[in-house]
Amino acid sequence: MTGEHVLICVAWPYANGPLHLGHVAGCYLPPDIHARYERALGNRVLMVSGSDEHGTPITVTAETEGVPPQEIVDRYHAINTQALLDLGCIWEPNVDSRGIEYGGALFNRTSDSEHKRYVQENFNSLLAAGLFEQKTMQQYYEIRNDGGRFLPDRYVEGECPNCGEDGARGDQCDECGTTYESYELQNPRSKMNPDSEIEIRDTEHFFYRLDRFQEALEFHANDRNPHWKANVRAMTKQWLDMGLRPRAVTRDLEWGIPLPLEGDKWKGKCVYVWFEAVQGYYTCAKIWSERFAESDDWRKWWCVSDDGVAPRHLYFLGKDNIPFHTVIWPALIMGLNHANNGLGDEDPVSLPGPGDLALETNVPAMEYLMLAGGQFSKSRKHAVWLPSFLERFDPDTLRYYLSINMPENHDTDFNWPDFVEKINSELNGTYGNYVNRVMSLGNKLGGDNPLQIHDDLDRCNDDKERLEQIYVQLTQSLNRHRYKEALRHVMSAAQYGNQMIQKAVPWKYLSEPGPSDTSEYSDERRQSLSKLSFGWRLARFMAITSQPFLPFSAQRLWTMLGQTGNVSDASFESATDWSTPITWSTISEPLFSRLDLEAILEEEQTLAQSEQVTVHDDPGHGVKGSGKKTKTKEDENMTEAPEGTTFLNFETFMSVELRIGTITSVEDHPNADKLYVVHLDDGTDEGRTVCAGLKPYYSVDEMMEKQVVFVANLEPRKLRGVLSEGMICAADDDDGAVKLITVDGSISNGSRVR
RNA sequence: AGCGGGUUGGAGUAGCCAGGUUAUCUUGUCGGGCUCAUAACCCGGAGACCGAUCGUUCAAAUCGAUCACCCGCUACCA
Repeated sequence: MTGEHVLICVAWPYANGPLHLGHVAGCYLPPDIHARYERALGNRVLMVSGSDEHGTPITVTAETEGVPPQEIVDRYHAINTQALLDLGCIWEPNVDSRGIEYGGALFNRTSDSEHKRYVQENFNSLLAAGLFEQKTMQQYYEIRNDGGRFLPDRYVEGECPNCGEDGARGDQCDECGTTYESYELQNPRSKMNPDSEIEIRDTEHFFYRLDRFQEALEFHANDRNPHWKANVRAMTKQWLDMGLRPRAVTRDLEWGIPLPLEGDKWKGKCVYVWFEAVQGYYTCAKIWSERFAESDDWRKWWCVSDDGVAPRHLYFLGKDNIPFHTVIWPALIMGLNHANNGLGDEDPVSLPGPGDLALETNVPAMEYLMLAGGQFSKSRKHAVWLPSFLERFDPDTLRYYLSINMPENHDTDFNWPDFVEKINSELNGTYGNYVNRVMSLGNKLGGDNPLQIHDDLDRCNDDKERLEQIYVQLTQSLNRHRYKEALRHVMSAAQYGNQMIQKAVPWKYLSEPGPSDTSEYSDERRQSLSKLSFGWRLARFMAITSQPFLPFSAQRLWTMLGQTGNVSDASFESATDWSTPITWSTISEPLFSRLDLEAILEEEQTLAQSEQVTVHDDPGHGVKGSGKKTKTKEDENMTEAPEGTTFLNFETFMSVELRIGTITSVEDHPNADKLYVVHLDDGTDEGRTVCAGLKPYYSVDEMMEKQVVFVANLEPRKLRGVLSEGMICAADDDDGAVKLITVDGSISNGSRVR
């Protein structure tokens, strides 16, 4: 188990916003823990990732801010790189301290010119191997003075050919759910620039022949099934059962990697982001080799050896990314092998053999970390961003809490009271306090190395055995990617230490100086102090085994124990090396400090308020997903109108027709979770129907018969299939409370409000 | 409504794929102890009809079916 090549692949964060705690728990902390663990085992670890810097959402952000896309990605690449380093992730140094043959790490970026070059190379070889098919598609094109551009389906809206609803998207109507070809859309327009002229043009695109890999992938999935977690098994199975179809690898885009093809018809086309970013695992390893090692060294981490041994590949990512890594990426890898082996269109594809690029060993995907009570994006004030967290707290407190609360099997919550409680009672009470006990008891004995003379391992066989047992359990858990459980095992050592000290009552013997020759001590005293000495060994065990989880405090402890160098360079096995001579240092300080919940909550409140003002346009809200990127951000950016506080003139205000109505019936919306369908008596014979999103705040009974204020001249709009002819007014506050506006006394329905 | 995940002592969780002693651990709570240590630590107790129902089985938290509720995504909001 020593000297193995292990490639740790970390999902590429999208450089469109800062990382939040959800990202950290989902896909940035686990790989760091694992990489540190593999290193400590003596394995050769190469860790690769970087910023995903292409794609439409970034251009949208750039457009909104009026800056070039490069400026956006430069900004967030810098912020996120720094935040990950501050968290203690071993992205630096790039070369392993044990030597280049042990690997290292590179946090690269997809705008790297070498990355581009490799992607283009791969594109060409896959093309040559007949793994692409070419299709002509119809796509909307926005005609502009500066040249114009193709519009993705999401950026086109018009009237639905089926229900006539305005606001339907290019390929699907949200109201009636129909999908159609984009040319069927009526009165299409660009969502970004509604006034510009748009037309349908033919556009040529390449598709990757995923379908050709169906069989190989099924075989691969069966092979990996026993190792995969349930969520990975389920998601992969679902994809394979649906049947794989060719998938587009090119798009009409400006910001990305251009197609490496000659000819006008390929101008303005880029490689699809998914196709390109996912190759980062491979290009990053190559680039690392070129910059820091021999140019062929990457093969040790990527290629199956001549005798058929594959390097271990571990991919860390959020659950939304699973199929990309168990289906699509393996298909690309096999495609590259196919091409590199000079095979073509006619030849069957196959699983990797000697010399080929290897497929993944495991994909320990995490579920999501949620923010307490944070359901809606407007509760953005609840979001916890990594950079701002690290400004205020010891990174190890975060690492501890996220590890012990890791969303391994299902979504988990981040909340401040729980965070404070875990840090205070577990990290401080059990671990910190244990260390502090040993250190201060030792110091009270006095001398340069007070515990060394009491070292008597023959009296501590049970204790040795217990720690050895914990060590076995710990490594088993880590090997199975059960980080939560693993950290519990580490903590159980501290707990055992507290019990051992408690039982040995060494404080009884502090005040008796006794003879200088320990052999003349009473047996009780020798027994007691030998346990205290073993307490030092247990603390050293803690330093080594907690290092992957809590690197900063492990190092502090290591130094306090009088050990030299870096604890991260100590081998994991040496945690139970009882022959190590006991050392001591003059430094002794608490490992962690207690947190004050009240103060934190107050600070959060202040921070949240200021944040709401300054980053109102930030799209990366919420602490939800760990890898969910394009979709939500795209939407937020698209829909968020620029905010400004200009004064409303009187006429404009009067154009809003507010009227009084009585609620006559309330029903659940047949097709929406949060909507009621409300009938109002608005003074007319037939009344009117309004959809209201009040389900979370009001029961049917509470709403019935209330006289409320509603907007009468709002453009009628279908909400999930039901026509809503107005809007019921309600007030909401920062705490998320929502209350209907009612009338003081009674007045006839239909009365104007002004 | 579509897709995915969940429901286990007050809270958070393990166990479920490969059914089988007293259902795990952390925290909280109650009682006791200790005083070296950060209102800390140690010992002991109480506390769970494992979401509901039906089925398979000698045996179900675990397998199958149905239902309910919760969460996320899609979507939606005042």
